[in-house]
Amino acid sequence: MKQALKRRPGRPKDEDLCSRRREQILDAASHVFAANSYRNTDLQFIADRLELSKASIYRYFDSKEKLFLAAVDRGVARLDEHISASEAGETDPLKRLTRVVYAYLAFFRANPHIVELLIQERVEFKDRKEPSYFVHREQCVEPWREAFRGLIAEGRVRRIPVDRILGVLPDLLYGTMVTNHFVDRRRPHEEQARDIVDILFHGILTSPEKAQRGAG
Amino acid sequence: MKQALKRRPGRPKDEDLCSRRREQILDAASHVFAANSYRNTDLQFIADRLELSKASIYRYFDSKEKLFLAAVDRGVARLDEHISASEAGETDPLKRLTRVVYAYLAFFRANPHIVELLIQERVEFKDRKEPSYFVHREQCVEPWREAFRGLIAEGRVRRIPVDRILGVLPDLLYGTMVTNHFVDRRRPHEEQARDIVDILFHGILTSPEKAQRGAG
Amino acid sequence: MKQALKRRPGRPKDEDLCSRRREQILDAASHVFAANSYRNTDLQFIADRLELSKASIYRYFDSKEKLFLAAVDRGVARLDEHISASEAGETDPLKRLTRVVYAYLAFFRANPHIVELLIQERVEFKDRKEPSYFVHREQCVEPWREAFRGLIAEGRVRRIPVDRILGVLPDLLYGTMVTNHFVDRRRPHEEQARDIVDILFHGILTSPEKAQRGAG
Amino acid sequence: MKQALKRRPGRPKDEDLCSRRREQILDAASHVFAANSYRNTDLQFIADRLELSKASIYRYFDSKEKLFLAAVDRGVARLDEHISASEAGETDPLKRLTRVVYAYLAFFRANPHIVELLIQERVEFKDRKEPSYFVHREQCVEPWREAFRGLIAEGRVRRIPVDRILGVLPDLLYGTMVTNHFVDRRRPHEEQARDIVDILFHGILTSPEKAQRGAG
DNA sequence: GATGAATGAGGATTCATTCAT
DNA sequence: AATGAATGAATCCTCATTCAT
Repeated sequence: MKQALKRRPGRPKDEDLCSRRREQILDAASHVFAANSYRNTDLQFIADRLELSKASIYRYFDSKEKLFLAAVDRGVARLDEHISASEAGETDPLKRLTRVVYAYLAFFRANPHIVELLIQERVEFKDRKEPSYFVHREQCVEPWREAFRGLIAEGRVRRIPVDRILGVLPDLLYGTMVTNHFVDRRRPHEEQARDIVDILFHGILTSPEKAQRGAG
Repeated sequence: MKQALKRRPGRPKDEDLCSRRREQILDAASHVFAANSYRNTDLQFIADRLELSKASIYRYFDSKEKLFLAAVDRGVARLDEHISASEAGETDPLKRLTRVVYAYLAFFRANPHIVELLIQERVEFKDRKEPSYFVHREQCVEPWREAFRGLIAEGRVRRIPVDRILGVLPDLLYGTMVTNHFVDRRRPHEEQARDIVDILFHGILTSPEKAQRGAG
Repeated sequence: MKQALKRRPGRPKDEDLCSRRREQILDAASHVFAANSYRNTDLQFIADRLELSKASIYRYFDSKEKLFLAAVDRGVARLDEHISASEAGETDPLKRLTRVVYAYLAFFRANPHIVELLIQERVEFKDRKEPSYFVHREQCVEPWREAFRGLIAEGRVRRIPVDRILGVLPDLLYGTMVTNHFVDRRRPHEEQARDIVDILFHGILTSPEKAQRGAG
Repeated sequence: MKQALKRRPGRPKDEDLCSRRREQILDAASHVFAANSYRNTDLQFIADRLELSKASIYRYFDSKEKLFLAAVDRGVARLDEHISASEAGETDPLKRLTRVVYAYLAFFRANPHIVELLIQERVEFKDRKEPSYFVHREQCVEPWREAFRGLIAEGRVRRIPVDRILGVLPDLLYGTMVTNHFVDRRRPHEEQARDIVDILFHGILTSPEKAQRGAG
């Protein structure tokens, strides 16, 4: 007589299995898409890797396109988690910034296939969809606007337009990340991060040169 | 000595026509590949654009792949010419650097399809070929090594490893160029270039902050 | 002797529920097959309409084919019942004939999906099965043979071969029914039936014309 | 210098081959579609029959659907030619009518695959297209309206609404034709045509019966 | 030199059917 | 008894490439 007895007839839907499968498929798909590119990937490759049938993949994703875009979105979400985690507990903005730079480079060194997905999304779905990475990036950058205003007010950062910094830094990170992926750099990303922060913070010129330029 | 004297009987092979055709095809191909991506481009699209038959394209290029890679190479060559031209006549290295930054951004603003080709090359031909852009970049960067050493010796640039600068700057440019292409930025590239040079030269911190960090 | 006494222990197989389910499934299937055609019908469509699972359908019907053919057979059976009911109580053969014509057209006007099923059966199962409709038709026509012989003997119907009448009339009805279904006729079927009976009974020629033809 | 010399470069388009191929393909397609039904026909079957590749079929027809519909349209066109030819030279409307009935039945006896195509068109493309046969039929029937009015005026045909005749006769022909195809009738179509014309012209009742009914 | 014709090798997607729960 | 999960077998259509004219 208990409610539990009234459960619908038949095999109950295994929500857990369902979402585990989705994750498994996304995992496999991420790597296979990254390795072969979207268009060169036969869903059969992914199925083989999972020891599953192609048709089964279609139970979980409506189409190859949807599967790919889901893989991209998951990649971006993971990046987001990783970055957020890196900032946790650090209140000084400049230190937080340093941490983010480290975390960003570390993430993509550890997940090179996600770099591929981000790029492929743009190549294949130019017109159909806003590129996930750049949508995410906009959101990420926003809070820093206020942070930099504070730093300028405190006299810690030069009195330059915040947009200048926020125009340059993300591009620098993105370029570094992509280049890391495209050419085989042996440089540890910790040192890379240090270099970036050094130049971002101090610039490359000496004080006398700056003085002269300021005068000139 | 003149070529004309050596002319063989019969209709001479019209080398000129031949290479003009190649150029036309490369032009069309560049735009079509850029618009649709390599894999989504039917050679027929290119043929249509040229009012030529698909088979004719095969007279000038052995395969779709060769055609694409030739288009990429031509893009890189044009970039090279453009950058070189921008440096001409300027002897001061820092001013030359500034000019290069401008020229680089200007070139890709004017030739967005070439950005696409560079990226697609990496996506499609990951394993088959060194990416042209990065090969070219290595060559481009090399002369700057000496230039920066000189600037440091002159006390105009801070005493930091030259590789740090040459690791950061090209990535910054590349990231900026790609981002420009991926998101629709309205910012004129002249201002962008100015921002980049400003931060590269001066960094973002104030002198007091730097002093304190140096001390800390 | 009563069944009840023979009841075996345990939950008795609910024959009734079982056949009710079959009916429900046949109902849904008839409409869905009719709307989409056999081959374009995914069993899932039928399952959805019944809020049932596809696998459940397989508990009641061995295969898609069996299900379809059962739907057709049921349609023909219904037609049969309808026609038989219409004849009940009428002893004059010509009046009975008139009633049958009315009933036939009325039935298919009311059950257009059954028209579809009859046609689809022929399209899909040409070689595997005698078309149910025509099997049924043969049986239906049989008793009329005797009836027409009687009418001729009585001098009410012209002295022409009975097969001539029984070759023409069913084709006329069938053609009318199918055409009704294929083109959107607004004509009420009662009027249609009257027209058919009029021409069947009287022909279209005038007496003088007939006389002349008979002479000629 | 002649115009002829200015012909475009390359292999000239062989219009003749092109339309011959189309005809060949339509021929094969008509029979294969008729035998297997649209949905059960793999274009490969048609290709095999032609010793041609599937891809080649796509050079001549955009899609399976277009190919099928072209086959149907050609079938209707052939019917039209056949009927028109049968009428030629006969001025007496009743004799012309008789000829048409013969020609109609003869055509479909000789071209049973076209019957299949007409039916399949309706089954598969219910909602996408007016059924070619019925469109054609409307056009065919039109001129007879005037002819029957004339016959009535001359006192050769009974004074009944022309629409009654034109509602009944085409349905009778259609039903006969389809039934011929569905059940295997051995009856020669010439006799069938005679039966139809006999009943159409004279009806089945005797004069006394008619008289009584008129009185009743 | 250039073109029309032809095709083989895929690759995305669908669906009837089976089976474990 | 009923359902969710899984899949093998199809089948449409595409396109780089070749070849005859």
